[in-house]
Amino acid sequence: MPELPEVETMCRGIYPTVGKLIREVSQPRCDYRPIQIRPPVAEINAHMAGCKVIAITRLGKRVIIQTNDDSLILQPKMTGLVALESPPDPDHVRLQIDFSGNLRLQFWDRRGLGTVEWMPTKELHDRIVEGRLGPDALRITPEDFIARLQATTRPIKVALLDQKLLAGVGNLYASEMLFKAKIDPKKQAAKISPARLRVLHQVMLDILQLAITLEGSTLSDGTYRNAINDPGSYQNMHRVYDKAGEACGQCNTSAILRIVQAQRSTFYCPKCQRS
DNA sequence: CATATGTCCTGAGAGC
DNA sequence: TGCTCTCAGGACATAT
Repeated sequence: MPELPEVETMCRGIYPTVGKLIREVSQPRCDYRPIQIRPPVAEINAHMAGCKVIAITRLGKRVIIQTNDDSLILQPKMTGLVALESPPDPDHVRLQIDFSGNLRLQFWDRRGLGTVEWMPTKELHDRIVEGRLGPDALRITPEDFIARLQATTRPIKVALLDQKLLAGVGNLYASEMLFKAKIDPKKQAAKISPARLRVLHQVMLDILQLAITLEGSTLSDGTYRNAINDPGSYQNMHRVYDKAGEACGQCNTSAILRIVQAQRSTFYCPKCQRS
């Protein structure tokens, strides 16, 4: 499940397209139900073909390919993958972009929940950021992080997944950061002290930055890959995610529990995360 | 406004 | 072995 570290890794993987000309944006033939692409690919191609890529940026969990005037927003969601090399299989390539210099970018997505959206860059803020995305998890100040979490009555784990509150953290890293900060995922965000939220903020930065260094987490389904089609390695650092029933590596006495919050799995150690 | 729930999709794995 | 069923969850639309 691509979250901030995985999407950041995808962005870095396609940096070589910066400075290249877009030759063609196309949609390979695919036997699966098409993903949502707006406007239709032919129209996107008409706007972007011949234009030079000036930047690759990340907005929360989205990859953005920018030319002078245009932004193409790729949203991998659950199983999407953006890369220059061969995807895990050729059957689920949803969008293809050919560049000068023989570079070919492919947006691969097995489940097809991902989306592609084109818009003039000048509309990007109003249509994507405003009202939808909070500050990026790598850029938010501790003060803002604390203030936003203290303003919600939801359980801390659920609040961390709210992209409007904080952009970039998803289900896996939310569980991991709460474990490292020793915070009960069920605790109401507003009831956690500012001092503990400050610790959580630092833990979040540490975890996300290490995960980026290790090129993200590749889970048991093997879907996520880095730019050269190798798995990431942060999954080796997981302490609780998908470890229900295993002994907690910290206290060595309690078993990791799985609970469901807001229809999502949460993993935690009931002994180490009691406050 | 804040929060909660339903929906989309495919493939892996469980159970019989 | 081969079938059916359940589940995974990001983000948006809709409901409370």
